[in-house]
Amino acid sequence: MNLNHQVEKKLKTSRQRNLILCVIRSTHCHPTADWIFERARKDMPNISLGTIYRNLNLLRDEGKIQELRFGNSVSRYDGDLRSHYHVRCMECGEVVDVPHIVPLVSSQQVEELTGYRIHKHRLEFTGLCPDCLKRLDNIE
Amino acid sequence: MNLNHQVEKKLKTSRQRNLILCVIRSTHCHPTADWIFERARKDMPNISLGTIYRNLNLLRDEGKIQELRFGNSVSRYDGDLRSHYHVRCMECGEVVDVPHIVPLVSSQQVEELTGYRIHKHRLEFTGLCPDCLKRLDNIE
DNA sequence: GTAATTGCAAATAATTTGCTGGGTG
DNA sequence: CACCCAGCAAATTATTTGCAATTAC
Repeated sequence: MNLNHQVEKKLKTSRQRNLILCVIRSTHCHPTADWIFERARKDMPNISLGTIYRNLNLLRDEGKIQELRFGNSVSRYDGDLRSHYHVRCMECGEVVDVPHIVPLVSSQQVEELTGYRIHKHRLEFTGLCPDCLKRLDNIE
Repeated sequence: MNLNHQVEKKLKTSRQRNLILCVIRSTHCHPTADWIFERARKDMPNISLGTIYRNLNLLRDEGKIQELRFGNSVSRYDGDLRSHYHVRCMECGEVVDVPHIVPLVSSQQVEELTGYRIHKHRLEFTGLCPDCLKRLDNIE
């Protein structure tokens, strides 16, 4: 069943898309589109933000990157495709991986309770990173 | 520790804010700001969308409503303050509660693994609601 | 060659904000 | 009567889209 209702379009390669994928894979910082733009620009000064967004969507649809959306504001992207969770600092916005945690979530139970066919789930933690924690303790 | 770094402002009551809270409490549909706007308008034709947003933020800060943010697009609001999870249909966008599920999530474990002080977590399921499931099966 | 892709700029969409006047405590 | 709040419209922010030129296969 094709959930997107979309006819697959044959992708060509492009230097821009390759670069964007490279940039994402070369960092662990869960970058935003804008961060990726600035970084890609260093190698390819004429690249445009529209191209960044278009390719991020293509790469996400292809399953080559993950799009992370936290409550507020902007999308972040992750080149690590393994299923894992994230923590986001409510002060500085930094996002880090939650390592080695086993999903304790039962999609099957949710399917039974709701009648929905569950496709995926997202588990996000929000809190204070060690740095902000220390900084805030000093203020108080 | 005041995480907002904000001086509390003394709230006055307002007919508009009361109405908005009423609207949210009178539905189980996890409405968007726009839906609330249309509904509130029936009782108070001159109310403006800006007022809706300002009051939704105030009510959220007061803890009288929950703001739900799913991956894509718009915020939804929930008058049910009890900790619970949600499922969202990836086809029609409908959001329903996941009833009676016990959180199997250990914030403490995440704190130990990351050094973050965990404040809250959000667990969202995405999938297909029974109606969309049936409709899509007929298409295929 | 033909169809996908680009850069650029303009368009969207959701939400926030500035202002001026009205309502609440 | 101080100051919070409303309505309105304009501003902001992140993202998407239209278009003509370019590039990949």
